[in-house]
Amino acid sequence: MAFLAQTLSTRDTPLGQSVCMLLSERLIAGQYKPHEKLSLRKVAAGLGVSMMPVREAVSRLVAEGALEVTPNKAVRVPLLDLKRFRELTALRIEIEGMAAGWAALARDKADLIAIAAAEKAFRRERSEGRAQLATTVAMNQEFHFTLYRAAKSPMLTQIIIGLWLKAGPILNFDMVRNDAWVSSGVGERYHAAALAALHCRDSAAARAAIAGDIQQTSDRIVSLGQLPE
Amino acid sequence: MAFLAQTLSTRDTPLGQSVCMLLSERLIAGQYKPHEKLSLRKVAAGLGVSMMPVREAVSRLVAEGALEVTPNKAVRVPLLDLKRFRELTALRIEIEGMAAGWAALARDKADLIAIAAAEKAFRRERSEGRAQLATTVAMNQEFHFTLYRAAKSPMLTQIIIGLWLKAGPILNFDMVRNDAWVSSGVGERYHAAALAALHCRDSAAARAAIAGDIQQTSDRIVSLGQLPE
DNA sequence: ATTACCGTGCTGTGATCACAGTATAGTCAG
DNA sequence: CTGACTATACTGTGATCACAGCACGGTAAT
Repeated sequence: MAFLAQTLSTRDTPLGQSVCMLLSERLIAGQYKPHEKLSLRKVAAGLGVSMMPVREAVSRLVAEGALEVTPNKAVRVPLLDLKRFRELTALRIEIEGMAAGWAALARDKADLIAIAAAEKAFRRERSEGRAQLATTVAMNQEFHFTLYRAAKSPMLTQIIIGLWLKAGPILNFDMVRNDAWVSSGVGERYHAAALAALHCRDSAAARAAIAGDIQQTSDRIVSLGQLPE
Repeated sequence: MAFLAQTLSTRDTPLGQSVCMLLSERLIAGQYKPHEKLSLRKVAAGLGVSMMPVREAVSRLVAEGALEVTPNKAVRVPLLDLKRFRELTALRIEIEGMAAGWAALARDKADLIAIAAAEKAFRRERSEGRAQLATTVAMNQEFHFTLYRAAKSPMLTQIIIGLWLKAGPILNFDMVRNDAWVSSGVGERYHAAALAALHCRDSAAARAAIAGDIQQTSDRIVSLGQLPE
């Protein structure tokens, strides 16, 4: 329980919650690849904590569908088949699109500034070319969630986090070994469109921009044909 | 750990999951009232299990927002203020409406039969008047979820369960002491409309019917004025 | 060389113990 | 009778132990 406390907030947040957040970040960032098995004891040892907090964290993530237990009682990262991935994409388009639409109506001046900054940071990071893919992914995430948070609906944001937890491993399992995405630059167009839509409070346009972004990313994954069934 | 096994499936489902489902059902059914405190040890003793499975179940429910931990580290069922309740209602209208719309397109003949049966059972239960309110609530839940399941999207159903977990305590905290809802009979009209919309695959109408049902129920709760802030 | 088999190690799960913090009831002083 | 204070009991959290089941590596027999 030693050096995790240094990394995360030592203050009265329970260890289980801290571990859950940390695992969530790793999952969304794609640091675990699909079908990779997680051992409670090994994760605990790697984090320098006891097995208990890891149990709690994993339990929460399993409940959310971010992790799964095999019939053999082993915990692993799910690998969605094509059908499930399409279902998830459709859900993301509807729900994240809804969040963007709400954000266009509820947005604040401060929100606008923050989103514009995130968009600029993402664009600059990508234009630097060589670039840590991990960093680019993180900035993409940052942009999306500052936008979603502008909808002023914590519950909706929470739901979207759940969706990203399921999609993250697949998205970044690919992204690590395929930089066609960052170099395509098509994502930036949707981001700019979303930002513009929020500027003029155009709810439908914001929804369409985010939907386009998600659809395009999903299509790219599907076209790789690595998803089973 | 003895007699819960008799009530629930003894088969190889982990105890923590069983307890989580049981607590979920109780929360949706409104068997716990808002701001009621839950003691891990007492719940465990009441269920005849150890404290560990209850810890796991409560941890999951806290992560979903179905339970909350007070600054004093006490676990209790949340009492949403007016603002949060309106946010939750707006979310339910959008998401459950989406599910209804999808169901209208993806519905099966078997789905239609099941939904019609649930609708008939709900109507008959209500018309009997005297009626266990708990039973009526359960049949209402049964109708909604057989309809949502017809959308053929397990992830969407899971999200809706999360919403009901948050809304359940407030809805039924009122419903227990106020039978104006069941006697109003207005809910049946929306149910019938939803069923009809699914019949002729009218996605927009199905969405509108479910949205109307939720909105009307929410308005009734708000009009009671018992929600804080 | 290949296949069947057995044993060791690791898996998650449940239970119990230890501990620091807080609410509460009971008591004593005013 | 009312107030404050103290002590007890109870809270969730973290750690450790025990156990049944499965995976996997090594070995032996064909």
